[in-house]
Amino acid sequence: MNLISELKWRGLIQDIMPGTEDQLNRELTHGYIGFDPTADSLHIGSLVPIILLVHLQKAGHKPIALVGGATGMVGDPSGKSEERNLLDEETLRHNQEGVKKQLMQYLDFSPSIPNAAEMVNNYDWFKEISFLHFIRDVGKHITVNYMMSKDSVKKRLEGDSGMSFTEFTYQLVQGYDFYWLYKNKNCKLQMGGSDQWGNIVTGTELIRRKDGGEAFAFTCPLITKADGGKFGKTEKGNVWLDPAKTSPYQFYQFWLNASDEDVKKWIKIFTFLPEEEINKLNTDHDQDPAARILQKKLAEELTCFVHGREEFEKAVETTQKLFANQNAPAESLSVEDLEGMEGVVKSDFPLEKINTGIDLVSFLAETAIFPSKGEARKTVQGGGVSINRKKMDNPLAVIHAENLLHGTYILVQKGKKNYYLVKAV
RNA sequence: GGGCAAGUAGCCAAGUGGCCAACGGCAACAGACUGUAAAUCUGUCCUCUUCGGAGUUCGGUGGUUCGAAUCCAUCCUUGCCCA
Repeated sequence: MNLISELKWRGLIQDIMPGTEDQLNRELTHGYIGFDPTADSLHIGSLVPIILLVHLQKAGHKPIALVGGATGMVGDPSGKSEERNLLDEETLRHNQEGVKKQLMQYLDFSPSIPNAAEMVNNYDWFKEISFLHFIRDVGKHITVNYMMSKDSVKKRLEGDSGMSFTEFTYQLVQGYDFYWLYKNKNCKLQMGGSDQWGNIVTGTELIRRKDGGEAFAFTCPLITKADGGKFGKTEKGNVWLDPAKTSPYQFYQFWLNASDEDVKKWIKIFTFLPEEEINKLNTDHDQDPAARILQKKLAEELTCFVHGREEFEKAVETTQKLFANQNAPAESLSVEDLEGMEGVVKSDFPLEKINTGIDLVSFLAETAIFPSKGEARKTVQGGGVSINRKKMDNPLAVIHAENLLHGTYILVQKGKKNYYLVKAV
């Protein structure tokens, strides 16, 4: 199966420029995707572009990952209803490094292979270009009329928050990236999310007008959730690829919690499993949805892809301890179980306060499990707090030495999935 | 430079002198139900609280008034129209 039909089957193609498939069949093609350094780590939204690059490389083509050191300074208006705040240069540099490091791990950069991946930073060529040079050399080829017809621009012009010249220029800056890569790296293909289509087309247009060259592109659909919520968010915020920001356990949990509807789409998009295997998993899943076969497989594949098999196994172990026998009394957990659990926020608390006895609400606030007493009280009253797996609905309850597991630990649950281990010292 | 309109909690959006911490919707968090799902129903949702209350909000600043998100002045920001 060729690359395009493979990606089509997986639901990874939204728009595609005519001739792209022929180009890919014809020769080893260089293709790029840009990553914005808006944070010092990528999050799972960037996983799809990464996966596109991996597919590209697997199909024998050469992937180029572009870190947007320059474009990040401008701010992409696509999909944004309001003007963005600019990041300062120091933050940008820091972010670029973080993003770069992460991208390294997914692609094969070994110079021995003909289609070795490459990493570029558009700041490297933009820093040399002066404003005058840019408007003469690039701006002259694209009319304002053309730029204004872009959806991202039109929406902002119709809206009531306006748009700065800076953001308006963004598409030219990104378009020039493509041109530069075309000229200097023989790059004929750009990929990206469907919100990038407008920017990408400006690039191919620039290549055509400036150089008479031909370049290609396709985009993938933006990932959505069936319930209309934002993809990639949890109670705790974004799901990051950096294990320091989102632990492998939390990462695993995110995918495990996918709804049935979503998981069927996601397993095709996010894993590299062959069609037959996915079909088989689908059939098995439908026979016993409660077993969540698809969710488990999806979570496994992705946790291994991002964090490695070892971390995946640890995440599963933790999951089993926390969820497999929910009803088992907390007393049955060993010291090692408690200490070894990973998805758990650990904190210390003075032992003498527990010995003298402390009311539940103060305890929850002082351990920083809740930000304030008021909030702790409200959640307790709503039945959202368990101590050692026993539901506490009386805010006046007192925590004392008898609540300590192994004389040292207290296991606190906020809701069903948030665990805290308090160690008395 | 001139004219008109707008700026309310994370977002959208009511309110147009006291009954306003501010209707409603979305998002979010928790509970019930479940499969650690979806859908549904319920509670919470500015901050703190000894749960009785207390404190800080409605673009900024000053004013009128016993009392303002609501009236006045001025400034800032944005949009539309004219030059």
